[in-house]
Amino acid sequence: MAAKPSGLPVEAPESRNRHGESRPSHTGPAIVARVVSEPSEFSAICSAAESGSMEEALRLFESVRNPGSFLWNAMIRGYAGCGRYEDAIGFYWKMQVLGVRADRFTYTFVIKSCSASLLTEEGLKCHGALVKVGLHSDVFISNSLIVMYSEFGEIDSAERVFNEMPLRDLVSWNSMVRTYVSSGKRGKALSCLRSMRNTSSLEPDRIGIITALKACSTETYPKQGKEIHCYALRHGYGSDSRVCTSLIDMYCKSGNMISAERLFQCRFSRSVVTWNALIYGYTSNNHPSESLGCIIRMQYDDVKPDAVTMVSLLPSCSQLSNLSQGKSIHGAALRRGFLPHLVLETSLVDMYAKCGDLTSAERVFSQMTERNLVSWNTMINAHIHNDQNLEAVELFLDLQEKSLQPDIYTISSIANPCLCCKIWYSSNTFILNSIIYLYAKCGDLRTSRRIFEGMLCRDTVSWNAMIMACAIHGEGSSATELFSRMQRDGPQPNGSTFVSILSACSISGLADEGWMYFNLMQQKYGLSPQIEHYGCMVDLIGRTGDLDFALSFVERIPLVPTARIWGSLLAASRKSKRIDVAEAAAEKIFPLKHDNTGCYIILHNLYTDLGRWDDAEKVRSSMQNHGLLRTTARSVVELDNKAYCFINGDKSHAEASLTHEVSDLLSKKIGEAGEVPSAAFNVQEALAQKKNSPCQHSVRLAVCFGLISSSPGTPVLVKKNVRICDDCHLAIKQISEVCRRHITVGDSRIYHHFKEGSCSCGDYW
DNA sequence: GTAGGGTTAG
Repeated sequence: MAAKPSGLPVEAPESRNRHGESRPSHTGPAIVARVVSEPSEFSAICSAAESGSMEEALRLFESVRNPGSFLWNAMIRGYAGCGRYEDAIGFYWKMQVLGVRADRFTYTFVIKSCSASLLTEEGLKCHGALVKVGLHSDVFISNSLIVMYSEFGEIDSAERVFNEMPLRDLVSWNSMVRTYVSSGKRGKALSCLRSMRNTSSLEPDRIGIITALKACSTETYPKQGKEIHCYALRHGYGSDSRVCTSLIDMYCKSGNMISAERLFQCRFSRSVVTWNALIYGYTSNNHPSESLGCIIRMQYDDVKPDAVTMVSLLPSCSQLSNLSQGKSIHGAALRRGFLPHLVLETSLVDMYAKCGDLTSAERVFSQMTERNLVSWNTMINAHIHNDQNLEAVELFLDLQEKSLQPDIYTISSIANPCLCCKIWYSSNTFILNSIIYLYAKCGDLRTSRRIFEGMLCRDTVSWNAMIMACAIHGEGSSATELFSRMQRDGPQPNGSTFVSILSACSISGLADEGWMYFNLMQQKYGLSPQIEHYGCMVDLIGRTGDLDFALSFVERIPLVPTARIWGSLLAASRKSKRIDVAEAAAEKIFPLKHDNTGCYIILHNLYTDLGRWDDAEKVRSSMQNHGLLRTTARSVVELDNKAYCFINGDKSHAEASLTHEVSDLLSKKIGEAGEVPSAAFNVQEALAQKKNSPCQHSVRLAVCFGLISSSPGTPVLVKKNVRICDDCHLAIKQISEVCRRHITVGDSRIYHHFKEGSCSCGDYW
């Protein structure tokens, strides 16, 4: 228990009332003091808090001498209940300071406040406190934690809580399924549901059904959706309004409007939400007339539309270019008092813009009392839709001044190549420069080049960006050609230009050229090399394999070497298997403030390569002791504007078994050594080994999925968050040959272009 | 007195 600040009442040896409240013992003068929480006072505080009259509740609460956990909880719950989450958390802290013991109820209210207000740090602190007091395995608390981590987007943490629960109930499973759905892992959600039915005696209840339906509300799982429908009927939920609404929504989102409409006609009580689900279904499946037809149908059903109805109807007006219908919905929304309403106003902006009435769109936008990123993006798009590209860019620049961070939607509309074509005749060099690099970073060097070549006015940054773009794609010679062009008819190179060109030389292994530029920058341009330039040189020398020279070069750098410098040396020593240099470099890196995960991994792998298992194990445990987790490797392949993300051994995708089969098949075809002879002691270990076998690596799965999901001969682009391993690099080279495909893999540093059995990086990365 | 649930915008 925390020490009590002085001056606060100290509890006397206690007796407990029926609420578990402590009372001072009634001896001596204490008898005249207020007795703690009389039942009437008690219920007054509770009902004030419950109804959200927090000022009243607080006034009553403060008059109580020794409020116990129950009353504190009532206050916290009250604040959380009316959305005053920070006050709720503040109350919890106050409770801690005063030494009042927080119990399981306190924590559920506090966790809910943290998740609702996305106060991640508070949430983590709270979880820490729970572990300390040993309440973390309480089923209610664990369930709240799962939801909290889900809200934070920390799926791994939610999973960890779930896996560590000694006992799970329906709520736990539903929460986990929901977590997977909201993070886009529908396959995992469904397999979670299956394992609930296989490993426990639990059966989904109505909430479970609704949650499960969310998992198959997409075109990918029509069969599972129908199965849940049958299950719901068998278990007597056929006339449950909410279950039916979810079913209708599921059919709509699976694109099956016939089943949705058939179910809609069944006997159950249709609420406005049911109508909205159907209306939105028609809208999103491109049946605008049916959608708008519901306005009349609803009247016969005696259901009044609400703001969501309007939001669901408006896209149909745009689809039909029916401005007057849109205007009449706007009028109805005003008459019914639905405005202001963030989502509805955003939909109105979109509708007006798509119906060609940009003036009305701008009027609605300018009158909005609240705007978020979606509304800004809608307005930016509104201009683009109406061929006002410069206005869109201006709005984009306005957005930069707000505290809102542009997201992929913002960038994709503003970086539209068509927009680029139009604006590069004006003087938006600033924007085009970032777009050049953006495209290259996304793997599309061709578009970067097109934009660069189309620019009328190129400044130093444009050249630097284009040279760096070539560098990360391993096009060293294009980079040096650009540099010559720049010297001939471009602006004067600066320090950053040399970072770009030196990177290009080191990535493409142009050692002599690299040294030439390193001298040139000093002798011709009078630039003294900065730490970044030295970093490029260490990479360049490291690549030649002369580690002794690299080490002496680092030691002679006239500036303080950073973790990046030592990191380059460490990476280079792995390639040459120079453990002495690696150890020396690691020794320098670890004391520096730096994310050392990668360094541990390199050192660990180097020891493994050399068969020094004990040392490898020491590195692994030291990494663990520093609380560092190996970054989960993820690879993403984009198909038809949709990103498919894989982790090692990933089986959560729709085409998982086919992908794995193709990966195994290709592995055999290229003559890859089979699985490591199994030294596994049990099934789990054997499975873990299989998962770690290179042909199950995330990048391999993403490449195979890309190959089977696209037409023969077309290129495949995969991006991954960590560097590609030797095995996969070799394998993908060969796969590019046997499949006759150009395969591009962008890792955390550079792009590898695999073509006809070789890679643009020259096998050094 | 605690945890999970139906529709909506770019």
